[in-house]
Amino acid sequence: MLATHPLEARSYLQTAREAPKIAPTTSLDDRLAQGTLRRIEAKEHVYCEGDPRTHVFQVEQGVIAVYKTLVDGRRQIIDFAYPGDLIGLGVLREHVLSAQAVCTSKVRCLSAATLERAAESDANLAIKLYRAVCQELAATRHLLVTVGQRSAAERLASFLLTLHRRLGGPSNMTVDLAMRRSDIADLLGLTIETVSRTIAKLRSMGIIEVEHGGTKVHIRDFDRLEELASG
Amino acid sequence: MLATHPLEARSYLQTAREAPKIAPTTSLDDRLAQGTLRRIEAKEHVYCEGDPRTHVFQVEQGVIAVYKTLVDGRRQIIDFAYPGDLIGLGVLREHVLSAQAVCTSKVRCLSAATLERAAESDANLAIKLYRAVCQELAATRHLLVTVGQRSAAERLASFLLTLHRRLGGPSNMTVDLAMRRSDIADLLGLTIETVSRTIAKLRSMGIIEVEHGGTKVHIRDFDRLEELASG
DNA sequence: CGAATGATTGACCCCCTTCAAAAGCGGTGG
DNA sequence: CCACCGCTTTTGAAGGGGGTCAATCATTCG
Repeated sequence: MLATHPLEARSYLQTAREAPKIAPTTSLDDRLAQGTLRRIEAKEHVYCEGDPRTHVFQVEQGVIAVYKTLVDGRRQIIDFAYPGDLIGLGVLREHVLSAQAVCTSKVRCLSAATLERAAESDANLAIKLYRAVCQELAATRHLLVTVGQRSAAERLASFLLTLHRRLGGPSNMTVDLAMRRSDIADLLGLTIETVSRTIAKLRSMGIIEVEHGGTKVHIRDFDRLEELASG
Repeated sequence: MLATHPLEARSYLQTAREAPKIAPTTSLDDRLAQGTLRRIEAKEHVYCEGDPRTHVFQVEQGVIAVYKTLVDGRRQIIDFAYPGDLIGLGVLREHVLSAQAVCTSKVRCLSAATLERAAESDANLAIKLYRAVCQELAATRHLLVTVGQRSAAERLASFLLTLHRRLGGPSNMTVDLAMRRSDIADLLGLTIETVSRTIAKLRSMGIIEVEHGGTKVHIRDFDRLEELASG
C-alpha cells in the first residue's frame, strides 16, 4: 500500500535508499534531537493561549510555567515544566494554555503537525506520546488533590516535596526555588502573603530553612515535611 | 472522562476477507465492543486504589466517580465518568485512584495488558489512547483552575455548565444531578453545607431552579450562569 | 410508622484574603 | 562607594468566605 501523507512518502522513500533523516520508527528523543534549540528569557512566553499550536517543546534548561488565566486576571499555574518535560501537546489546533519562562531557559522545538502525523504511522512514537501525557495527567491530578483538599501548610509541604523529588536526588536536601512567590501562590491556589507566611511558619517549626535570600530551601526535617504533605 | 473518538472505517483486513477477532488495526471501539459488560450497583467500586490494574473500562450507563482519598479520609473526586468515557488508563501496574458508581451503572471491561500490548504495534490504536488521555487532561486542568481560583458560587456555576454541556444538548436546560451533595462537594473542594447554601443562593438569584427533591437543576438564566462560571 | 440516609439551615469561628506598610535586594549612575 | 529606584518579599492588622458543629427537615424504605 502506498503512503498517502507527504511525510510517510518521504520516510518510505528514504528508508528504501539513503539513510533516512526520519526513519519510520525513530524514537521521540531522536526526533527531539533534531528540533532547533530556542533560548527563552525570563518572563518571555514560549506560547500563549490562542496561538496556533505549531510546535511541541521539550524543556532543556530552566523552568517553564504552564498556566491559564481567567478573564479578570486570576491565574492558575498548571505545572512547572523542568528539563526533559514536554509542553504544548494536545488535540486542538490552538493553545488553551500559556507557557512562560520562570527564568532564562532553553527549549527544543518540534513541529507539532510533523510529530503528530508521524505518530499516526509509528506506534512506538504514539505510545511515547501516550505515556508522556499519562505522566502529565498523574501530576495534574496530584496537584488537584493538593489544591482541593489541603491547607496552606500542607500545600507548601507537598510542593516542596514534589520539587525535591524532581530536582535533588534523595540525598540532596536543598531545593532551588527558581520561581517567585507569586508563581508558587498561583500554583497552589493561595496568595503571595499566605505563601510567605506559611514558609515562615515551616521555618519556625524547624522543618525547613531558607537560604540565598529566599530562593533556596533546605529541608531540615524530611519526615515531618512528608507527614504534613500527606495529611 | 476519556471520550472516545468517532468510529473509523473497519480495518482493510476485515473488509477484504473474514472478520478476525483482533485484527492488527482494529479500532478502540471494536476492541471495546468485545469486552464483557459488567453491572455496578450504586456505591459499588469498579476498582480501588492499590488494586492491580488489570482492566480498562468504558462507561456504558450511569455515572462513575473517580477519586483519590487522603490518609485522614478527605476525598478529592477527580472526575465523573459518563457513558462513553474511559477509566482505568495509565502507565502503572496498580491503580492510583478509586472508581465508584454514583448510581447503578454498566461498564465494558477490556484487558489492560491486551489493549496496551496491542497499542505497541498499532499506531492507530495508540493515537486513540493518546487523544483520549489528552481529553481527560484538558478536563482535569479545567477542574484544577476552578478549584484553585474560583469562589464557591463560581465553582457551582462551572460544574453545572460542565454537566449541561455533557448531558443536555444546548436546548435541554435541565440537568440531572445523579450524585449526592457530598460528591459535588468533594469534586469542587467544598463542604456539603457550602454546596447546599450556594445552590440555595443561585436559586434565590433566579439563575437556577431545583426540582425533584434536589436531584434536578433547571437552568433559568444561562447567560448569568456562564458569566458567573467564567468570572 | 419509624429508622436511616441525605439535605437544609443556623450560629460561630478560623484560616486565608485583603489592604497597607516596611524591609530586602539587586541594578544603575553620580 | 553609596544613594536611589524598582521589584519582590515580609510582616501587620482587619475582615470575610467558607468550614465546623449542631439541629431540623425531607425522602426513602423496611
